[in-house]
This record gives sequence, C-alpha cells and structure tokens, in this order.
Amino acid sequence: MLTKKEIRYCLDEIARMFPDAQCELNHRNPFELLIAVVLSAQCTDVLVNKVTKTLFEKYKTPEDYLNVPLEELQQDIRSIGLWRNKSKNIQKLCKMLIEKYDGEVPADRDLLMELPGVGRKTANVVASVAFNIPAIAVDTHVERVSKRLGICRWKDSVLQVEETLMKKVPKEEWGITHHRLIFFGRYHCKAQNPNCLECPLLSLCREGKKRTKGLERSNETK
DNA sequence: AACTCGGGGCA
DNA sequence: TGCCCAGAGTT
Repeated sequence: MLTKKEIRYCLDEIARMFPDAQCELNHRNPFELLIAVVLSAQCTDVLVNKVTKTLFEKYKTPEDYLNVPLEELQQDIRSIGLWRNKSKNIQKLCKMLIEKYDGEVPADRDLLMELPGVGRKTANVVASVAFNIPAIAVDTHVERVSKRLGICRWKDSVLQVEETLMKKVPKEEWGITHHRLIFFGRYHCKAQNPNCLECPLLSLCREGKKRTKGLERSNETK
C-alpha cells in the first residue's frame, strides 16, 4: 500500500502528464452535467460528447425533454449504446426534477441517487463537480488505477476504494483527483496493454513492476 | 454476485 | 469479426 506521500507524488506526476485534465463536463451547468453523465454509462467520453453537442442545443430544460415524444429523444441519442433505457430514464428523471425539485437539480448525493439512471458514480460526479460537495466518484478507470498503483487493495470493493481515496487525498482536491485519475486511466494506464515502460510512476507502481519484469523475461526468451 | 442492456470504436 | 467501453437496475 502506498503512503500518503507516495500518493501525493503520483497525483502530482499525473497532473503534469495531463495539465488540461479539465473535463468538458466542468463547463456545463448542473442539469447538462447530469444528463451528460447519465448518458456516459458504459460508453466512451468521445462518443457522448458527440451526442451532447447537438443535444444541448435542442434541449435546454427538463421541460424540453418532456415536450417531445420518447421516439424523438431516442433518435437523438441513438448513436450511443443503451439508448432505449437511457432515453426513458432521462424523461422520467426530468419529470421528477420538475415535480419534486421545481425543475432544479438537487444538490445532495442521496437525492441524486433516487433519480432513475443515476447510481453512486453519477451522483458523486454531479455532487462534487457541480456543487462542490466533498465526494470522489469511482468508475472503472479510478478503480483500476488505484488498485494497480497500490493506493488500495486488489480485492477492495468500489466503496472501499472510495473510502481509501477520501482518507488519503486532501479534501480540497477530491474533485480534481477524480478527473486526473480518469484521464490517467483512459489515456495512459489503460485496461489492456498499459505502457508501463514509459510511465513516470513505474518506480512506485505495484502492478507496473510486476508487468515490466514479465516483459523483460519475455524479451529474453525471444 | 451475476446478469443484462447495446451501438460505435478499434485491433 | 470479436472484444471492450465515464454503470445502473434487477434477480
């Protein structure tokens, strides 16, 4: 397990690797952020950005999403997977926002999680990014990176990863830490064939050391 | 804990 | 072609 100081070093190095790790999501208002994150489940950020670009020109408010038939909304997001569920969830979600929260996005993680299509990860992203509520969203990237580096244990659950990160990272940096780890996981510490040999964190990384040893051996046997 | 949803991207 | 992807909901 890495110490706080080692984690500090990792996060600083990652910040240097991705100086513009400001997700586009940061620039949106809470409502658009919520829609974007709901859409992003199980598909890549690039694909979602392609859809939201035109989507947000057409739909500005929860009412806008309810003023079109479901079939029309489905067509508008059809290029991403799970569009059947997602379009239904978005209309239900908008209805709930109007009926329960006067059309506003609630600034509360538990209330967010009651919305259809919003789970723990989405609620944490919206809460921390849009409302500056202390929370760390753990997605597959954050989980994988944390486990490989040795920030947490391999067998830890998502909740345990979340707890560990909150314990070992200063509260003011929770939001940006989430984004940095995602960028690092998406573009460098990839799920398949991570390029450990060109990784600035190799000297600290539990999994990286294991993998590079394997590489040396396989090169020798060639 | 395991299963399902799902089209696009990429090797 | 086959495999994977910013998860969530159900069983």
